[in-house]
Order: sequence, then structure tokens, then C-alpha cells
Amino acid sequence: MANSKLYKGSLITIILKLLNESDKMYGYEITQKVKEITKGELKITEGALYPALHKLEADGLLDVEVKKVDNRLRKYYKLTEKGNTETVNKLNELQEYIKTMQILVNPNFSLE
Amino acid sequence: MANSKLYKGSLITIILKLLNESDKMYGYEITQKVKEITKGELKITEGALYPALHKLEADGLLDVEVKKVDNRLRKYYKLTEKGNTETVNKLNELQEYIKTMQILVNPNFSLE
DNA sequence: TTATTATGCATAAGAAAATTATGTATATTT
DNA sequence: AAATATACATAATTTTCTTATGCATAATAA
Repeated sequence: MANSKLYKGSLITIILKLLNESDKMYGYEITQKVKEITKGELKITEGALYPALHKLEADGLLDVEVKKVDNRLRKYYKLTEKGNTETVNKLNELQEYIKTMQILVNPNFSLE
Repeated sequence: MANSKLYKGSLITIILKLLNESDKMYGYEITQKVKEITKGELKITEGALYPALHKLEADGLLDVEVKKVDNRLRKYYKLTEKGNTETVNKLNELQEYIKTMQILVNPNFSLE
């Protein structure tokens, strides 16, 4: 997924959050969006993305809709109700993780 | 390592930072220290910790010194010069990761 | 005009880093 | 006497990623 190993485990959170913002997106669009937002810092590989999307769909967090645009297939994904709930959970977990790591690596760190 | 999958990939950073603060520590001490600092949020498992310590030592980032205390063995680890350099790198990577994730999950996030 | 790059999906093989399950041993507490 | 804490270690398995490969169409560059 990226140079730093820290990104391991963050892919699902990233996908859910992007879909939460954009209503519906297709896979390739997600890779480009992430590259754009992070100014190239983070490149999501297809080998990680597509299996992740399939799993999220299988788990009932995403609905899929296939469309043909310019004679090419696109699989649009959008959050289900369950997906919305899980997005909130994942974002809370991320904030919790960041807070914990800040405390670990900077014992003088304070939230205020 | 913990409930949240996000901690995957952070173990090395955590170990290096703790050793950077405490001069020398032994394995069990690290697990207890992390549990204490994070108020139980993060529990480092032995199956993850010991192989990680061995790898850091093999890579020349840690020196080891065995001591017998109360008739029990302790393997004290401390950072080498190379280990100090790598600690700085890992901490920078962590800050970079956190910054990137903040931007990804909160497009309105600003550093100031 | 042909080769490369971009768009768009997918999966398989392998690596890395963890969890879970054991194992050994001594010390302390219940 | 049994359970928990201290202290190390490793093997089997799982999770999650990278790398490599494959197919197909569209647009751009050589």
C-alpha cells in the first residue's frame, strides 16, 4: 500500500471514509482520489483494493452497481446502512489509535 | 497486538521509542510499560514482541545484555547508534502517517 | 502507425507482521 | 496446593499487504 508499514490495517478505514464523503465511487476512482489527496504519498495497489472491496461487499457494508461508461465497465460502490455504522466505528478507532500512539511516542503530549 | 487492526505495523516504532526514553529495557518490561501507558488499550503479545526484538538485534539496531535477577533471566536491550538513527526515522514516518490519515479522513483538517 | 500510457477490472503467489497456542522455568500470591 | 506473575521462546496459522500477471478498451506519444 505504501512505503511506510504503518499503513497496514488502514485500507478499510480509508475506503469507508471516502465512500462516506462521495456517495458512490468505483475502484479506480478510489486509487486516484487517494493519490491526489495525499499528493502521491499513498498509492493504493489494485492487489489490495479489489479484494478489500469484495470483502466489504460480502460483509454487507457496500452495495455494488455496474455501469458501462465509454465502453468500459465500472463497478460503483456505495455504503449500506451497516456500512455507515461501521464507518463511524472505524473512524473512532482511528482517532483512538492516533491518540494512543501520540501518548506512546510523546509522553508529554496533551490533547489540549 | 490489539483490538484495532491499525496497530499492525507500529510495533517496531513503539519498541524503538521506549528504548530511546529508557536507555535499556527487557522484553517483559516493555509489555508492562505499554500496558501501563496506554491504560490497557494496547497489549503487546509475546509472539509479536520477542521475534521483533530478535530482528532488531539481528539488524544491528539493538544490543543485548543478559542478566540474572532473582534467579530469573532478563535480556536487556538498548539502542545502538544505528538504532538511534532508525528511531528518528520511524518517528518521522509515524508523524507523516498521522498527518496523511488526518487529511484523508478529515479533508477540513489543518495543521494550524 | 505502432507502442506506450491510462483506464478499469481481477486473481494468484509470496512476504511480512501479527495472533493464538504451546512450552519451559522460577517466584509470588491466594 | 493452586493460581497468578515474571521471563523467555517458538511453531502454526491468519491477516493484510506487495508483486506479478492477466484481460480489455481508449487515448496519447513516438
